[in-house]
Amino acid sequence: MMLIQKEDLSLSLSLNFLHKFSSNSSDRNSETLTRGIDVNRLPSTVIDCEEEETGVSSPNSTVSSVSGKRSERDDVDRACSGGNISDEEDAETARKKLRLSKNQSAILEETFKQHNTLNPKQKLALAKQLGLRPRQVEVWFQNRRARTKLKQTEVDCEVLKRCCENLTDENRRLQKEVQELRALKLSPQFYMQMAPPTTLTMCPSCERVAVPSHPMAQPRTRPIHIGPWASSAPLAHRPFEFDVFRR
DNA sequence: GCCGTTCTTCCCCTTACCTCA
DNA sequence: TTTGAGGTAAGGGGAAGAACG
Repeated sequence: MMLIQKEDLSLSLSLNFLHKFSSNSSDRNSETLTRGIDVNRLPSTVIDCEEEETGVSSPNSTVSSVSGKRSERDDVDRACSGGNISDEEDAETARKKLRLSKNQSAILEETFKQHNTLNPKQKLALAKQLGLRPRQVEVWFQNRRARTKLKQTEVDCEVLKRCCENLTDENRRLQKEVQELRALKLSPQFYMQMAPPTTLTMCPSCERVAVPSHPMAQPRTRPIHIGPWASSAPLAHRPFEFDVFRR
């Protein structure tokens, strides 16, 4: 029984995108020529590898994955990338920086837009199409997620900074107002006519202001401006879009 | 059902290499 | 030509979760 998952469908869409790119492989070839290391060499045994891996029963994978510990997995990865690298070559290229071509990056980006994580099947398919090792695709997605998170943190930082500035301004304004009120020579009669002081409490989760139901409390005609933190109801209880504080 | 082990995947931090001003 | 900064592929450690005996 063949069940086509939604992710697989979207992956196939991106693979169509990939074919569009792959047809124009001049970019890839030129990079291969200009650099000593051919990251983009299509693994000659990639199909065999995939079949072999599919045969390995992995308890966690929905389909299959490169099983074993990292070192073993890397061995399989190496095998997938051609398997004809000699020990000397291997040692030579062990830590050489492998630059992905523009096409490969574009395709990876496109796939990332659709889903920022890949299941093992998608990873294998993408690696095969790009002529990369599955590990490379995995690493690329990991690094891409890290970059996204970093960017989002920077954005959040900016927002917090602006909020802080707004609150500082608001605080300054209120301090000034308090000073002005203190400066007034208020008569006891004036106090009697005033509504009782209202203590505002803010719900920490939804950031809405709760006005206590004091028997003397009168509904205010003037809206209370609370500043940037008093968000509107639809925004209240908004889950974090990024699990920055997951750990 | 509980527990320990194994395996996989993820995140995080870091390193090493590449590119460019 | 050299050099330093920034970008990024990759290594390694640790945690979480699932499967298994």
